[in-house]
Amino acid sequence: MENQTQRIINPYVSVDCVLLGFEEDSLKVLLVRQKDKRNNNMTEFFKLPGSLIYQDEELDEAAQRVLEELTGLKKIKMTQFHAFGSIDRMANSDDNIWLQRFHSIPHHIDRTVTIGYLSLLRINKSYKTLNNEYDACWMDINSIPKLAFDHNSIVEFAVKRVQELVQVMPQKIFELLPRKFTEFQLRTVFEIILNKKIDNRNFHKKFKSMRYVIPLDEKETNVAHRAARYYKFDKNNL
Amino acid sequence: MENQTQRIINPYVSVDCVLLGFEEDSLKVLLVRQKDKRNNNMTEFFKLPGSLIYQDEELDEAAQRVLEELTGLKKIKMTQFHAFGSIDRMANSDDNIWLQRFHSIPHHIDRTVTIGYLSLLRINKSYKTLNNEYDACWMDINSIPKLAFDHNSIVEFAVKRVQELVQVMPQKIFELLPRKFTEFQLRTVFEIILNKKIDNRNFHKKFKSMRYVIPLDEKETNVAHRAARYYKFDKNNL
DNA sequence: GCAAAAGTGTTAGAAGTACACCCATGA
DNA sequence: TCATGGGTGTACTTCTAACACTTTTGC
Repeated sequence: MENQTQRIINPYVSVDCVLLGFEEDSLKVLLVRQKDKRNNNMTEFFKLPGSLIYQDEELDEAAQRVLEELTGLKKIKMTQFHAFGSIDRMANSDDNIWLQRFHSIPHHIDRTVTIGYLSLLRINKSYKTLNNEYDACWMDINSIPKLAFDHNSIVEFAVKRVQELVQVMPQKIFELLPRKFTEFQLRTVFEIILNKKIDNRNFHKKFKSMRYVIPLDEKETNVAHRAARYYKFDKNNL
Repeated sequence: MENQTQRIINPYVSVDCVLLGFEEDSLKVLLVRQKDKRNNNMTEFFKLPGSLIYQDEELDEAAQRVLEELTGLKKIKMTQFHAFGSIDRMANSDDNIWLQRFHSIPHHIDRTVTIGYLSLLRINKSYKTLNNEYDACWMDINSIPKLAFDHNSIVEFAVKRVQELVQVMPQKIFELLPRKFTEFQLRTVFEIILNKKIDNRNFHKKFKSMRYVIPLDEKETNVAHRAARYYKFDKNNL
């Protein structure tokens, strides 16, 4: 990153990454904590991992760079899902002042258009340690605090997009599950995302017909009911 | 528009409008002709209706304004579909020089991120007169010339998006048809957009089951075959 | 009369929906 | 023994796909 000091920031365009994960029967979103010292008061707040782009940088690369800088996560497949450019999205002066300081920009920033990026991913142990090294954490989608800028509505928009996505490309859902998973887990993810109950017998029928779901020999252990079989997702069998 | 001279242009963000219509068995896109005089040579080229945004303007409003300025079309429902921000999308120096002149910007423009807007609409008589008053015209999607900037790939992207859209929301397709249309026309539009033959008897069955398609008493006249009934689309019956 | 599209049914298979009980396990 | 989810089948309905002939009209 030595040569980044020479790169020119584009103060009118940013990227913001919405990473969604699944854990303990609910959807989580990855947020980063930011601290700001002003008038001897330390304030802190949460926001999506995101940042202004450099003028010589592709949008997709910017999303990758920013995510890595703020969370350490590398090579996460994200896709653009919407541009947010409301003229009052920077209206909160605390947000604006923080942004100027963060990027060492000596003037007020009028209005930045941000390109939202989306990814579904499994929350595994390495991701769980994020909050130690990077001050990033997974938060339940139903209990996120007031975020900086318009990030609350960006998250809402992303969740709606995921609902549409899962109807059209149900395979996408496997990105949220651990490498080995039970039929119950898969059904639960569908139920949470589509926000409706799914009949377990009918789901079982569809589940068995998915050729990209491979049964393993392994079963659950230490569960207070009959142990469920584990399955894996085989993307080569789509 | 008197006070627009005071408005501040944001040279980093633009909007481009992809308006798609249907006529003579093919998809058309609305393009505007631009002329540029340089070294006593008049050159002309085509591009999508689009322009840089003002700093105090919502993206959606910018799309509406730009479309009206360049084509006279008002209140067209457009929705954002993708942001295009490749660093070399302004690489063609002719395009860049034209842009600077068009907006009276005294310096080279590095890289503009453009937000693509999409609309499907019927090409009726009023739209056909566009090319007289505004130097805008409908061009067959399969024979568009090299356009300015990356507009050729923006159009391609938009067409792909329409294909997806029609699968999920087939009602959208009625925006392309005239107010009264035949079953044959509707089938043809589906065939063109989905790029496949559709069995007419199976289509007929589905067609009859669409409660939002209302048969009219009127039929075709002067056709060299049995006259087809006209239908109208009733969006209240969705 | 010929070309061109209108208009129309049946059958078979696939997919979706509704619905209820016993089994295995840990606490 | 109780709570929890695992695991399973049938009947009905709906959707999809394949397939061909007669009618109307203008030329």
